[in-house]
Amino acid sequence: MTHAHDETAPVDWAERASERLALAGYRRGGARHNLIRLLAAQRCALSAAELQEALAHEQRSVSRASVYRILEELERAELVARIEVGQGIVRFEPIRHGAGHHHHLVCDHCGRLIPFSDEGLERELERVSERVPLVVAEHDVILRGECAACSEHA
Amino acid sequence: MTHAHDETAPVDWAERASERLALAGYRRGGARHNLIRLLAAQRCALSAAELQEALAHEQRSVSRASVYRILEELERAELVARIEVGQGIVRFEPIRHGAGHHHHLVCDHCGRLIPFSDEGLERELERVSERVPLVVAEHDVILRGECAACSEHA
DNA sequence: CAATTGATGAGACAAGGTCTTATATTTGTG
DNA sequence: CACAAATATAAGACCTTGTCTCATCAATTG
Repeated sequence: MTHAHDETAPVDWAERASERLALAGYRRGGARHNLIRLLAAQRCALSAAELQEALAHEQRSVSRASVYRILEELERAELVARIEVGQGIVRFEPIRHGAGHHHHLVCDHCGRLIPFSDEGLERELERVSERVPLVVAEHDVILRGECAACSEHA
Repeated sequence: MTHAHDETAPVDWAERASERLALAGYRRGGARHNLIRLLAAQRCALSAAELQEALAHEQRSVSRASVYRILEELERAELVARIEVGQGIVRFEPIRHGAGHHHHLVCDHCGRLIPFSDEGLERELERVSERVPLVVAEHDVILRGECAACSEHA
């Protein structure tokens, strides 16, 4: 089944993330708490700059260094995924199990990022991953083109 | 069939690129000529900085602005693909038809980029592309993990 | 609650990428 | 073939993203 997915975000990602970081020996600082809270509320990927801005905007400023450091910790703990797409911008998003796993459509015209998922594609990726000279840990699929809104305006 | 591919690069990509740009109304400047010539000789993606450096090294310097401008022209003409992979590095490579089409393996450890191709995966991507709310022009698949060399050293 | 150790913020720094402008080249025309 | 018009290019200022260091601050532990 292929579809733009729109399940509501599981609420417990934040808990899972905090717990796993704590187990890994990290302390529960304010910056970490705020950033995890913000990430948990997102449906799709945000850039580091957008994250910092959003935090500042809600009176919970976190320094740039902390944003990057915490994102790196989360990435290493496989709690967030790094997505690189269009214009060299790097974005980050929470990794959720099963239902939340998705890939991205990118509109070359307006830059919009749209999540989608497809089971057949996943199976194919797993198959390919085992026939390749690399121990595969992650995969990314990006489809680029023109989104519905932009096609209409044309 | 899945394999690290190593066909020799078709020689005529440079001609095709020059022609198509000329038809699009661009003049034939030296910078453009040199950059196209260099790209045509590549098997896999290079970053803008690597391209500029390579040109300088062979006494055919092209300014940074020109490198980016020309890459943008080539990208719009669908003659080069932009590949974003690890650490926010953007790389560019010529788009060739059929045999040359490939995707990328990235070693998270040493950053090495390895091309691969797989027919089944292509078919699957085509299928998915038609079931998605976007008119798909291109696709990218990136598999990340640890390459053979890095696994050994571990 | 004091000491220790890790977390954070501030800002210097580096690299990648964009933009402007003066100069050099290409191309069309007489 | 020379000239004019228009585009291409180089150089470098500038901005944005991401990294690093260090002084300060807060969470833990006994």
